[in-house]
Amino acid sequence: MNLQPFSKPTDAELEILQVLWQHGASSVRFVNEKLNEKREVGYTTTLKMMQVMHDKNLLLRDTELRSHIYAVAIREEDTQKQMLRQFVNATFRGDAMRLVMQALGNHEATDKELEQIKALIKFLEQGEG
Amino acid sequence: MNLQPFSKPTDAELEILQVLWQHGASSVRFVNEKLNEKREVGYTTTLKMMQVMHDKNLLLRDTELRSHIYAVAIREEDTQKQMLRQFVNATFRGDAMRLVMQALGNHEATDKELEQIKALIKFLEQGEG
DNA sequence: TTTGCACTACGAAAGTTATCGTAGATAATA
DNA sequence: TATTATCTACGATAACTTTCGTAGTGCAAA
Repeated sequence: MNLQPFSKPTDAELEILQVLWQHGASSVRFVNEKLNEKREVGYTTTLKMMQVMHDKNLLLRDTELRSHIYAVAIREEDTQKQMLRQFVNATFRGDAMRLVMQALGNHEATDKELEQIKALIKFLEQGEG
Repeated sequence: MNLQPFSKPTDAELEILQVLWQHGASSVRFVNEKLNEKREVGYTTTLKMMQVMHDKNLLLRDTELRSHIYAVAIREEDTQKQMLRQFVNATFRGDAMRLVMQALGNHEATDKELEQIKALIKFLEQGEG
């Protein structure tokens, strides 16, 4: 278990984390190109972001080559787990059933559905975020 | 359907929204007391937050009485729906199955589980956030 | 009526985030 | 070699968020 104090990455940081989780350790240029597939971002913006993330220990970097290579310092699944818990707490008042019902479009779930969904609920509600 | 451009409330705003959704229209004093059950917040801080949220059209207010009464201007379920979609996109790259697997603690789901979970997935993945 | 309390309005400040320009170094190329 | 491109470092800035102090107003109680 990872009991470090977890501070949620910002939205822009999360975009960068996603690229690195998906493609593995990468250069700033590569990350910037990936980001630009979705929206326009200047190169130095991405560079600065990644430097800041390195200062925050969100990213590791290899400075051997002139083009530095960055890697994520935190496991994707751990991060998702923490963020999911915080999200449920903040948005659904910690009530995971509300999330599920919302996701199901507010229709009444059948007994069968409820039974299977319990595993989900149980996990989401054990432990505090 | 609600096609207004949705901008995610901040964490502090969300705390206030939760109080108002849970207890209905309330005075600043009441909201401030509720917030202080969880963490210390000055009265004028809460007041200012709620005034700003009113400016953003997140809150409605009734100024009849000296103590103004605030109510949430947006439906809880609509808001949760939008936030859930954005969350899945940002944190799980839009892949709701990843969210569910993460929630289930990464164990392999049985066929039965998968079947039931499909309803959840389906909803989460239809439409873009 | 005078004192004190509760409430709003407002400004200001500190912190954070996201953005980019510029400078300087290194590498590639003409 | 001289020029151009690529990269890092860094500072500055604008926008936004969160916090709170102070001032002013009205109400209530002594």
